[in-house]
Amino acid sequence: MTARTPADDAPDGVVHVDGVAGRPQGRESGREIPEATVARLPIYLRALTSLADQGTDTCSSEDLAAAAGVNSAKLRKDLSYLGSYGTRGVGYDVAYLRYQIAREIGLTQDWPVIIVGIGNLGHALANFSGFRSRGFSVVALLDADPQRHDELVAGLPVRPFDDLERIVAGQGVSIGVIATPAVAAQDVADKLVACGITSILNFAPTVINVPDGVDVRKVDLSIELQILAYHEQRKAIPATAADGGLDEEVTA
Amino acid sequence: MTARTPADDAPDGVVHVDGVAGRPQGRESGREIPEATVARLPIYLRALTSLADQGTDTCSSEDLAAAAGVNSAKLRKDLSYLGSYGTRGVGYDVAYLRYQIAREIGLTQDWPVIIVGIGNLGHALANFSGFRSRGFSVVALLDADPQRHDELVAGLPVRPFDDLERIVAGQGVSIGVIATPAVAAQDVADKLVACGITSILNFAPTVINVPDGVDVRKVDLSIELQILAYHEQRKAIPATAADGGLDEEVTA
DNA sequence: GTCAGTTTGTTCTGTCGTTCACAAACCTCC
DNA sequence: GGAGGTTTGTGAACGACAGAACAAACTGAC
Repeated sequence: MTARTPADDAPDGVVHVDGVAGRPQGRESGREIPEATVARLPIYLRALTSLADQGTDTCSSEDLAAAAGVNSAKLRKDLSYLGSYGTRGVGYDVAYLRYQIAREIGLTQDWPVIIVGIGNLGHALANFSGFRSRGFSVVALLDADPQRHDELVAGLPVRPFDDLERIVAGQGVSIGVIATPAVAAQDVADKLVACGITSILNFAPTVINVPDGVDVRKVDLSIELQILAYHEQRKAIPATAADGGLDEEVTA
Repeated sequence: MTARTPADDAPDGVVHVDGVAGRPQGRESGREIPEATVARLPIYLRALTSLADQGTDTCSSEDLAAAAGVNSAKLRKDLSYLGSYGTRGVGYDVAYLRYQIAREIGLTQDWPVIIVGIGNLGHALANFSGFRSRGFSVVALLDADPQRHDELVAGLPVRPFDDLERIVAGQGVSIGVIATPAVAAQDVADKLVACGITSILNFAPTVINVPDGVDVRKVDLSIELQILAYHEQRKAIPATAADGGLDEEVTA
């Protein structure tokens, strides 16, 4: 028998892992996880949580791949970058694998997050329950507009942007969310970086420049729509108009 | 002289393009635009708009690449899929290129969009000005909750989800936005598809399955944060802890 | 203990995407 | 009209990723 059985797993994500000899124990330090794989780990994590909620103890790569909406070969390869957490002939233990992925992503600790720009989107983000449930806690809301100060949003007071440095230093924040208008985004990003923030999630529809060592991820609503529009346009054309003749006499 | 000069372009995005012989006129029908390129076209479009607002008539690939935050070689290759819209030794005419990209994406027409699920996020989306300014118009807001019906959000009444078919058929809607809780998303997606929607932008944190011919793009806030957390965790480890020894005695 | 059936982990191969480097094309100046 | 400088468009090398296919490893039956 190995170090784990479905029966002795803690009920809710808290899995005790002891380094018993004979069980492959995670990834060797040399391997780097490809970026494409990193981007899918949260999807697997969610799929595993869903399976666990349904009472599933064990699943095959085929099952999990279906739940995550990917190819099973891809799933197995992705998981292999983390280590050998499955059992051939059996599959994966849901709770165990879930914990391993969570640990790999870094969700075994709590990440304090601040949100800058409490407009429509900032409100929605502050109220978004998916943050806290996944190990992120919004510790402060900042806005440059004095009219918004001290207003309570999702139980937190909106604070002036000048409090940034104190908050970041005091709470050990390393992740910031920008939900300001586009014109303010670069300035906010600069100040976040200056205070020690090293990861930024940018909702403002503009490119922001940051120094090396700072990660930026962009979420852009209208870009996603435009990509859809491109494909939609292609569908609508009945294959005749697309074959030449369209480029002439084009006017706005 | 070619068919265009910076001077005789219409002032604001409306560019008259006539098929004068001697000027390369767009892409041949055979070529397919790579998906990665399609995803960047909206970024170039935004950068061009920004340059135009600053009064710039002409820009080099280097300029535009800097504004869009990409490599200039990549930019040139991307644009080459659309056609030869630049002039060697000179660069690109901002207004002309902007129009060509907009046409390629399909933004010369207006795309009606419906939003399903008018919670916190739905509110923010309905009020998001970036939609209308880029050729998308929100024509209806739907919600299953009767308590929300007829409430005015961004000037539009929230309507019952059962009105879906009538609205889609009546307004010729082909793009739908899902901003419901995760549990409702698949059901909403099925109904959207049944009514003839062929492009879906999904904000619900779950995988949705659709038949072939329907495009889905996913925007997932917590996944983005988790990806940031992964890299953040890697930064924090001072390269010693990462080299083994961490896998034992890990508890939540 | 052996055999059949199942499922993982990994290797291999083709495709897609990025980057470099350079010829072709253009402008300006003389 | 020609020379020199500039910039695009693209061929080619390179790297990352996806998917198929298979050997290795496990379970359970007998």
